[in-house]
Amino acid sequence: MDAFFASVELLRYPQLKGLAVVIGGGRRRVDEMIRERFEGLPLSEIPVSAFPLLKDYVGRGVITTATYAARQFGVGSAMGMMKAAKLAPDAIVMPVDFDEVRRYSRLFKATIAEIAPVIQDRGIDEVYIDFTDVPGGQREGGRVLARLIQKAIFDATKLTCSIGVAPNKLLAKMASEFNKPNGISIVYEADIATKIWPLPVRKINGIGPKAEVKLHKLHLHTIGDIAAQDPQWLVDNFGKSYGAWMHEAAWGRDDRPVVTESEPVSMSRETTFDRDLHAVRDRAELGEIFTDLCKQVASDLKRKGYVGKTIGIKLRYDDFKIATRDQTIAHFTDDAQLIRKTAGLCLKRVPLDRRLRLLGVRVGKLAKAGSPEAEGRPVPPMAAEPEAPYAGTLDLF
DNA sequence: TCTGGGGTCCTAGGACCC
DNA sequence: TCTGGGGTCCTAGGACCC
Repeated sequence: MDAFFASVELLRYPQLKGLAVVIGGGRRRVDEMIRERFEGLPLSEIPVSAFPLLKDYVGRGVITTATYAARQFGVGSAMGMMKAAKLAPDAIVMPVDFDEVRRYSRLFKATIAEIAPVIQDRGIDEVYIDFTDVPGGQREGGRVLARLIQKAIFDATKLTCSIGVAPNKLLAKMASEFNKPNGISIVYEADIATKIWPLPVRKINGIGPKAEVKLHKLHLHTIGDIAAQDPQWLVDNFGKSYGAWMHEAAWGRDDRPVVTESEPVSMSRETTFDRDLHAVRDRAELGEIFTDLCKQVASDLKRKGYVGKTIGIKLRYDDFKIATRDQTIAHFTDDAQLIRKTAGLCLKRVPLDRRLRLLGVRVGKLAKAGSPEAEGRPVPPMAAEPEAPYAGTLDLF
């Protein structure tokens, strides 16, 4: 979805269309304050001048999404608000409305599912879709179906998206970035040398900031530079698994299937404090936050019907270093008090000499509540997968 | 006045078991 | 005065993604 969080806000506040708007940051519901001030007036008639500006922002947040107009100023996702305020002081800033964003997320995914049911979730604003068995999915290399999906999403949500179509997920993801916003891009295997190899290494989904730095030090800047390397050399420099993967990725090879269903591995809650807290001096405040986080995780587990066996904590110190501790308990739980108690033991094992910036609570090793595994009963062996023919699924590859 | 929150996956060492 | 070869689970850290 194009600038998803921002686009969702613009639906409510169309008067902001075309303006530099950034979404993200603190807990202050700035827009609620505006709504109170203009009570009775439709949201769409609230004057633009009433919206809060980045230069007045106070807090430790980062930008989740910036409108394309805001991006002209050089601000974008993951940038700290304070830094963004220097680049675009007059941009309008709004907090994320998660309920609203989730609502539109469900809506656009349901819309796709009606047309192409084989979908893999990729977070709130992104999916992989398998075109293989969709009627007409191969026409014009997928462009016809992509257009249909784009139109259906727009009709249902008034939001735009960008679609990339390719022989596999890796290339499709890259293709989806070629024509933003509201674009479609088709990448064939034969296009790899011309369309993929000139791109910077960072464009590969899986090469992040660290790998990029290391590649640059080795004088590799484009995906083509990686493709030109001997696979063994990549393995020697990046390890057996990552090096081999990098070589495959540079050649546009990827055989991961579109996975339609998956079970969660962990659930967590974390919070960054308004100011750094000291374990001793701010003990009471910290304790309250800690208990709240445990309650929230417990309620998330219950609401979604999961129990977990490994309880953990995460700290971020004022120097931004992270420490984690976890402990596996005897039985699965979704109980806030047991989570609190176990997480408390974890907290005792971690250095608390520096001020803390963030505290988090995590429950891992999840099982469905009420399942044999969760009840501690022996788990029946998995039935053997029926041997399914690949009928037609290979013609993409 | 730098730098959110919720995830997944991988690695690597040690304990422990057969 | 030497001492395997699997395997699983637990824990901590780190890279990466949306």
